[in-house]
This record gives sequence, C-alpha cells and structure tokens, in this order.
Amino acid sequence: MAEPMPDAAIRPRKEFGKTIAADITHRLREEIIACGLAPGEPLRFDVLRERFGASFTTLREALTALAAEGLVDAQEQRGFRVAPVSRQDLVEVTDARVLIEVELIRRAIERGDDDWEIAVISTLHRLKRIEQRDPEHPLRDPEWKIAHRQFHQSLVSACGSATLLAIRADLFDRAERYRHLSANFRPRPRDKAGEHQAIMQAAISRNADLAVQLIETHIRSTADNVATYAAHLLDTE
Amino acid sequence: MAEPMPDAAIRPRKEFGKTIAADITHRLREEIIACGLAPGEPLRFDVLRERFGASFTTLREALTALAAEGLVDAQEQRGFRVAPVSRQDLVEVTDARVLIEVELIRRAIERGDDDWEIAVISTLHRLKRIEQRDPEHPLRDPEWKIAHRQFHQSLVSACGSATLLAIRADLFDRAERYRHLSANFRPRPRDKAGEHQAIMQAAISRNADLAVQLIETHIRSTADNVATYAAHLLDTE
DNA sequence: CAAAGCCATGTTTTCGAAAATCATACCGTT
DNA sequence: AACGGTATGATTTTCGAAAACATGGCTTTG
Repeated sequence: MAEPMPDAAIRPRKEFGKTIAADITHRLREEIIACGLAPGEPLRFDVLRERFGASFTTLREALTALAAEGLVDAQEQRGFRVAPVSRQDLVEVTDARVLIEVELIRRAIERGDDDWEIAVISTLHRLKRIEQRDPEHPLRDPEWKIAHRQFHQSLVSACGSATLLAIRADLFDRAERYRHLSANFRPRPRDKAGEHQAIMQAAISRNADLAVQLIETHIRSTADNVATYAAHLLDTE
Repeated sequence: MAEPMPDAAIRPRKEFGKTIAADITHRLREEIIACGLAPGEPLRFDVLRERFGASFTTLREALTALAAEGLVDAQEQRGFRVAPVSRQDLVEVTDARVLIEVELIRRAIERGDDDWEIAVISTLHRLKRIEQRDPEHPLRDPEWKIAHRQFHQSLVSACGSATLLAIRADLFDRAERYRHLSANFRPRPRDKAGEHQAIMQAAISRNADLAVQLIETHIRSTADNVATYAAHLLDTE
C-alpha cells in the first residue's frame, strides 16, 4: 500500500531548508524584505513565538543570521528589531551594489558560456511572461519577485566568484526592501521590461561597456525612485 | 573603600560583548583565524561545550553568526565545521578584497579629514613600535595582529560607507586566516614595514593612484606568498 | 522639590533535558 | 561476495523553564 499523505497533525513544519531554524530564517527574511514587518519594528520573542511557532532559541538563531545579512538590528541585552531604514543606508546599499554588480557583469560577460546565455534568456522570458499576465503591481506578485530576482541573479551567475555572489545577494535583498517601501506610494512603474530586455541583449552580445552602463542606470534610477516616493519614510528615522 | 577585584568565582564570563553568545562568537572567530581550529575540522558540540563552557544553543548562535561571515561551514542536520580552505577560495577572497579595498582607499583619500590623517599616522606608529620590539614572528604576536588590523582599518575608515566597511572587515578576517595558514612554513617575512610606510605616505599626501597601486600589490603579494608556502595545504582538500 | 536608590515588571538570554536525525555496523537474502 | 534493509549508537536540533537583565515607577533622602 502506498504511503498515505502526511496527516495535518504531522505535516512537516520545514518548508524551506532542512532545519526549522533555516526555515524561519527564510520566512523572516521574506517578510522583512516585503515590509510585512516594518523597519525599526521591535521583534519580541513572544510575538515571533506565536507567529512562527518556534521556541526562543530557534528564533534567536534565525535573528542572528539575519543580523549578519543586515536585515535585522541586534541590540545586545535589549533584543532585536527590524533594521531601520534611512537615506544614508539607501545610498550606501545602492553604491555598494553598483560597485559590485558592475564588476560581476563584466566578469560574467567575459566568462559566460552557452549555459549562461540560455539562463539569461530564459529567466528574462519567464519574467516577461509574468509581466504580460498581470502588469499591474509587480512587487505584489510573489512570482514576479522570484522571476525578477532570478533574472538579475542569472546575469552575474557566471562571474566565477561565489564569494562576491553571496555579498551581491545580501545587497540585493536589502535594496529590494527599499523598493517595497516605496511601492505603495509610487504612481506607476516605469518601463522596467524594456530595461531588462536591453540589459539582456547587451550581455548576450558581449557588449560589456553597454551592459555595465545599463545596469548602473537601472540600479541608480530605481534607488532614486525610492528616495523620491518614500522620502517621508526615510527622513523621520 | 574601593571595590574589590572580582572574585574568581564570580569573574565575568563575558570578556567581549555583553552577551555570552557575542563573547563566544568573538573567541571562536579569533581561534579560527589563528588556525587554532584547523580548516575543515568538525565543530562538535560536546567539544565546544567543554572548551567554551556554554550550552548547545548559545554555541549554535555563535556558529550561525560565523557561518554568515564565511569562517564556518554549516551543514544542515550534520553540524558545523571550520570553513575549508582552497586555492579557489583564496583567489576569490583576494580578488574581492582588491575590488573593495581599492575603492574604499580612493573614497577615504577623497573624504578623509584631519582626524583620519591622525588615525592613519598613529596606528602605523604603533605598528612600527611593536615590530621594533620583536621583529621575529609578527603573526604570533597578538598585539601585532591587532595593530596591523587597526592600521589597515584606519586607512579606509573615512570612506563613508559602513556597509562596505563591514564587508571589508569580513574579507580581511578570511584573508588573515590564510596568512596564518602559511605562517609556519614561510621562510621570512618580507619588508612589510616599508610597504606600510609607503602606503601611509601615499594616503596622507592624497596620492590616490599611488596608494591604490601599493595596496593592490600589498594584498596580492601576500596572497601569492600564501599560495606558495601553503600549497600543500591548499591542494589536498 | 530634585536626585538618587530600590523594587516590580516585562523582556531577553541561557541552560540542559528530550526529540529528531544521521552514520555505522549488523544481519539476512540473493 | 554483494546488496538492501534495519537496529543501534552518536550527534545535532529543538524546546520551555529558569536565570539574568533592562526599564520605569515609587520611595526615600538630602
């Protein structure tokens, strides 16, 4: 007889990662990036315990990991809180992203093979499909977010440095939180589809200088948008 | 009457940081960097528990933090181990350091004020004093290590980006571990004192191009040294 | 009345036992 | 002998109680 479906009572609690701690780290990260937990908000164990159904120490491990990524602020003996946002931090994250992403794009264009080209083309294709389906509020759509993340990830994936890719990933997450922050106040998304298309073409045709210029513009204009439309959230804290 | 010295029985267990977890993170980090714990060595809780006198969960939190810094390798459900070393990783860390440190030196030279100049000059002075006192095995001397770290830190401290400084600090630690790895097999330290002096002068005289070139050479030649004299440790794993 | 000290309360932090998981050796079968 | 599956011991992971700590209000004192 076939193994029955897992009973609700023994449904696995770990949907991502093998350990509960890794799972909670992942869920907390997504929630902070999406601003479901507001910047600066205290992260009290009682509340988290109820929300995530894990114990003190497991939560503590997750919060410690997120603190290292810059999404959580650990105040020794006084608990944790969601990392605050500020204009200064936005500028720093943007600057760091440009510095690193530009270098990684160059390396990827230099080193990328057929598989890399295929990855770039196919992740962009998926992204465009999702945008066609529902062109309204991309950041509200989890699928769009994943596809967008994967497209940018694929662009640099052939750079050859896992070390720099890890740093880039952390910075990308921190920047994405700022995008969410301003999403509710932004009048209309600009033509991101066109920008992504142009970046893809520059990369595939191995035009490094153009790709670098497009990426830098892409990153900086997004950050400018955030600074404009989330201004009231950046100056008060 | 003056407060008596803390009794041995109630001697504080936290010498660094306010929490035990932060203290253990710090001690473990130093021990891994100094190769007191060998690369790839499993980090079993029984052993750590005895060595650091903390409980499972506290150790777990410390290991999680160090995993985010790249000094510990977390294998889900199969424990932790000291991050392995490899030629590839050495190259990546060196490359990343050059990319970031070069940029930060430029920014610091651009933005540094009088306090910055004073910090650079005085940290170099302390470093030279320590080298005069005991010119034998600098990496064996904890004071030299701290002074060396602080000199390089001071050079970039005025860059204006806490975000990039944090990334730089992690990479510096990872590189320092490789230096320790080869220290036992290196015949003689080359003229680091002269290099540090030249870097300081280029920085203070605001000669960014020269400072950048010197720093890059400094970082790369150190890494080359490691690759040469720790070759037998890098190829086997 | 101001300032300092002290207790009460809520929160974080730490601990070791207990549950879950993995690695290994053993056994039976082919 | 080789293979697959299972029991066993070792190790990690998780939990909630208990200790440590910070904060704010209250009392006492100068």
